[in-house]
Amino acid sequence: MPRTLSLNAKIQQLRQFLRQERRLPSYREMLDVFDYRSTNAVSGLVRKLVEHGYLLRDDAGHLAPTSKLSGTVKLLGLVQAGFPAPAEEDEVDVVSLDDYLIRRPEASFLLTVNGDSMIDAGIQPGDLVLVEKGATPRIGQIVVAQVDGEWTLKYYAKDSAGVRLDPANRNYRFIRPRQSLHIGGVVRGVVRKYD
Amino acid sequence: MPRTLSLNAKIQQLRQFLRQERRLPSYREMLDVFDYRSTNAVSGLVRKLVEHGYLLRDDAGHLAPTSKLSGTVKLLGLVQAGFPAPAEEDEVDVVSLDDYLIRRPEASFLLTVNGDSMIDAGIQPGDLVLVEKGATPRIGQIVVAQVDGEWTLKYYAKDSAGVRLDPANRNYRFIRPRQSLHIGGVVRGVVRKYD
DNA sequence: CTTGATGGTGAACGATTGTTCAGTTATGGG
DNA sequence: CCCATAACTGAACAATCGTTCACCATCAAG
Repeated sequence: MPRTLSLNAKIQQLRQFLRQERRLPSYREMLDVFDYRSTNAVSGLVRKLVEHGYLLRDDAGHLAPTSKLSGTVKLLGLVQAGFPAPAEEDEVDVVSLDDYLIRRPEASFLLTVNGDSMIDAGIQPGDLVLVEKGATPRIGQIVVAQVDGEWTLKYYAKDSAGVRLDPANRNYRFIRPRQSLHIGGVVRGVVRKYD
Repeated sequence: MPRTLSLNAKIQQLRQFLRQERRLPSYREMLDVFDYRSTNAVSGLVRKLVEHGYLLRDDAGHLAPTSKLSGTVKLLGLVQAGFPAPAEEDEVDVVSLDDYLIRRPEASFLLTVNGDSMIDAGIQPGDLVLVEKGATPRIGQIVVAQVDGEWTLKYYAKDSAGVRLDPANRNYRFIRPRQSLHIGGVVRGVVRKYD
């Protein structure tokens, strides 16, 4: 059989360009990226990348990177399973944290947690909560709510007396809205960064 | 003075195209996006977008979106401060979770937490830990380590007897490596998603 | 109301784009 | 070793790219 090319090396090179330039290279720029000398070679490679789902071609023929290409983190299994062998590292899924966490970008906000009232829910001071503004909360979900003029982070609950906002900390008591209750949004995720 | 255009509306339209097509539109495609009829109008708008930091122009003149444009979440302040008024909503920072959390994409992995041994550190079963593989741990940091053949998530500590791996749960005891200790990576962040 | 600057139209330009074709090179299976 | 075939070279192509020009429209300040 004829000579075969290793896609993985090419994909790595393309990823690097994508990260640095934040765009896809043109075919002539790919000459440098892939160390080719003919744009026809690029054309063939691009066709393969489309076949393998790294690039997407729209109706007009324009190319765009898929999340498989532009993803920034390799998604593995359980901590117990550890890391894959270098040989298998090319086959793991690559995801984007944005795509993973955010469903409605236009309604999504990040807020910094300041109290410890949700500590038993694993939400610590300094954490960022990803909030979907305007969403309708279900019971048991965590909401950002304005109660009697003050914004807080609490579990959304209901009982015979109506809506109740529960903290996740035994040292705090639940809140019962007196005058007003305004649900700002529903917490869809939590992000913590260590420095 | 002459008539003024509202950049914010244009930026929204551009963001929508960017999310759907995963690439920047060409000038003629921008005619539709911005409802223009001359590519000269597009040219002027692009120049403004570059000036305001939404687009980046490299040495060769190629355009690329900045994180200010391609960011997916609006970064606000403390939970206490609540949400901005709709009028001020255009002025908040827009960030990408990938850019925020990930420094070295090529060495970054996501692992699913399965035990509750780090629960007091706010890391629950089902959470994803963002691990930077191969990084050297400092004392007090959380690491993914292989101790005597088994992979675990623990605090990295040292005492007079050498390296010690501490859980964040009173029901568990610290681990002292007997035969082998292999630090897989350092935990740089935690991501939790609610369904 | 006039004026000046900004936003926009319409059309033309050379440059760059991706495609295509004929031909060459390299390599793994028989 | 040889051969079939995928990978690649080099060059030409029309199509599309972003830039630029002259000119018109609009609107706020004086």
